[in-house]
Amino acid sequence: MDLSERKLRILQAIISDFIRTAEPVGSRTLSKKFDLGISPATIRNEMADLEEMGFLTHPHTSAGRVPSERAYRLYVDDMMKKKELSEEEKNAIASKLYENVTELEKTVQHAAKILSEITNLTSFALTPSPDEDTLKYINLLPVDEDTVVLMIVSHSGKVSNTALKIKSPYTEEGLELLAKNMTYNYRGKTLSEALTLDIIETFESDIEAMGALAKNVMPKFIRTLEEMLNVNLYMDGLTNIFSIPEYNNIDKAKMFLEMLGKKEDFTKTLINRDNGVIITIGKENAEDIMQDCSLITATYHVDGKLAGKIGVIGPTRMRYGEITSVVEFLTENISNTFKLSGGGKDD
Amino acid sequence: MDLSERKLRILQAIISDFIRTAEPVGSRTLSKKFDLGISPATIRNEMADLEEMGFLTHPHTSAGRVPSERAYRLYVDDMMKKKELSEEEKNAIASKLYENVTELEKTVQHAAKILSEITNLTSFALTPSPDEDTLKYINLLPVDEDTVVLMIVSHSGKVSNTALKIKSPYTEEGLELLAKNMTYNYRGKTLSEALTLDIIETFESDIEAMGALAKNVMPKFIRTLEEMLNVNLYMDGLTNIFSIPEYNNIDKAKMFLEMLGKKEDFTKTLINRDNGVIITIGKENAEDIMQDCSLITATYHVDGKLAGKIGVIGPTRMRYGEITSVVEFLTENISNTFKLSGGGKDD
DNA sequence: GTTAGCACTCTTTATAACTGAGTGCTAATT
DNA sequence: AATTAGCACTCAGTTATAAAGAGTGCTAAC
Repeated sequence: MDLSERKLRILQAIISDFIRTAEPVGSRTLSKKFDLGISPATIRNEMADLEEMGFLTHPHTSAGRVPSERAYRLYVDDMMKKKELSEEEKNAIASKLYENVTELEKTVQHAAKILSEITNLTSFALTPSPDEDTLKYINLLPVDEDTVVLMIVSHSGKVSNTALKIKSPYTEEGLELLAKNMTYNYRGKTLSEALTLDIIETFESDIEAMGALAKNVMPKFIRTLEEMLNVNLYMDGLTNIFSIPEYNNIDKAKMFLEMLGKKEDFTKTLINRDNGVIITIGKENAEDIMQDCSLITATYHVDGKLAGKIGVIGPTRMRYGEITSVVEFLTENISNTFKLSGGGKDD
Repeated sequence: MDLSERKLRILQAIISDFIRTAEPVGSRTLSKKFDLGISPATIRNEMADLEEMGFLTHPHTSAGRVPSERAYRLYVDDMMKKKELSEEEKNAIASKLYENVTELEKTVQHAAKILSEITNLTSFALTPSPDEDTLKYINLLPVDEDTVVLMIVSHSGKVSNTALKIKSPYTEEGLELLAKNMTYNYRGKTLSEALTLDIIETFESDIEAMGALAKNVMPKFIRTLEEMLNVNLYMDGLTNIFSIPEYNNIDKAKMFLEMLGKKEDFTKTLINRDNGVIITIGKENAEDIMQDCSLITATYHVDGKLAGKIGVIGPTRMRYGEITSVVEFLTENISNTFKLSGGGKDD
């Protein structure tokens, strides 16, 4: 059987009605709401065909039709119009995005907030994965007799530092030497490369005093690198699910929130997704726990390289077209803003 | 009417049964479960008295009795035993607390996690309020031709830094001079004092070049101070409420989670509470939205001064005794660990 | 090929009857 | 005078039954 023009029109009507109302749509309703020029009886026949072809399902005999995941996939791939945002909408979003905010971390967090407000879904944002970020500069600064500050600067402009206690007395020259040595050894290495690079013998064989100092510094250095490698996950609009019919019972809501409560797992899921605007529907999601959710994610870039993600998660019934546009616009906007080396809108 | 010994015993029995089961407790049940040596009829009479005195309520005529908030207050003040933790329990908690963790921030976060696991409630932890933290050391370090790093160290050991772009070319001497000058001016000031201190004319009148540099640095310096002044709120066990009978309907759960979603408001509430172990029951909470919750918070200290809080929030029916002990133990433990100047267990 | 008509299905809503836990009162007991 | 047994009464919650409503699928007419 073929998907005739008319079948497509009917399917589209069903999908868009169902997305709006969350109610199974019947032939009568459909013929009233959409001017398809055919009677309910004809629609019923076509619906039966569409069901046979796997695009519709039936909650029970005497209920209307509901789009299947396959229908959503078709809709997303071929049928939905991306609903270009109007200039006003774009301006409103952009100005909201940078309200009081100039740093990447905050901007990204803010983007999640805007996204959940616009979509009425749960949104999330992932800070850039520092995979390609390389070390630029390492310094050790004396503060006290027994405290020094370890400072690490990456090429992307990330700065990180920790105070650390030094057990044995140190000299400023020792510190400086070690810092220079570390910079020399690590500069240009990515953070993860730096982590695997075992460098401590270099110091030992080199100069005695520096070796002792290095033994003090290295564990903290490694821990700081690990911390710099972490990405942050922000979420917003978590309680939005309570107004979504699909989650209007305690158990469903609980499962949903518990899933999102496992931040590490969820982060991993997001990192593993391809770049660009990606939509996964229901069982297309690898994770058992997401089998009746849809995910829309998009990637933004910082400095043209480091990539982070923002997106939304909700029931398979969601306004794919509008959401895709918003997500896309947000990521483009962020990427443009943080295009310049060093991380953004500095003042 | 007086609270006779017997009335107290009955009240206590009702409270502890209700805390366990969340079911209104009837006279028959009570006489069976607790060996009070009196018949259900007598218990009924006493219950009627207790109700008249405001310690019990009645969901409806043919239901058992439920403790009023007044009863919980009495219980918390006079009747509950604090259930000293056993040595094993203490060890288990303490070892969990420091698993992989040596920094305050992480420890505190971890404490919230432990707390929610033990209590099966929603827990939270507030990082120390830096009210009394004073500035110790400010430095400006050259990185690029147009990038320098601003580093701020406080007496409590907090280090914070940001990369900043310098518009006009700078000299290392200028940087050094400015940093020394700033350290001289701000050292010993608390963070909030530093924020109010307008110091920029000093530089202008002083040396021209430094003035220009200062104009570049100061906005970021102020923003960084503001950031250092922020306290972080961590929460855990949010989804625990779904297994609490009091929140087994969507609306209640929604309200609860929305309340906790407003992190700024909640943080403010917590900061405003007195120090030490504080229990507020139902309407004792000033916030409208918490009128049927109880809050238990306790304060920990870092370096004997800076104070943070941890605690739990849940329905007025909670295991006050046990929770109080755990919260108390956790704060004591954290305070002891971070007693030494500079912030903790360094390695 | 399309449509009107109609029997049939199944959920949802409303109504009524039943059950059981628990109270409050009275009268008997200690 | 305090305690207790006994019993009528109350009311939430559950189960059973009926009625309503939305929608389908099929048949026969257009």
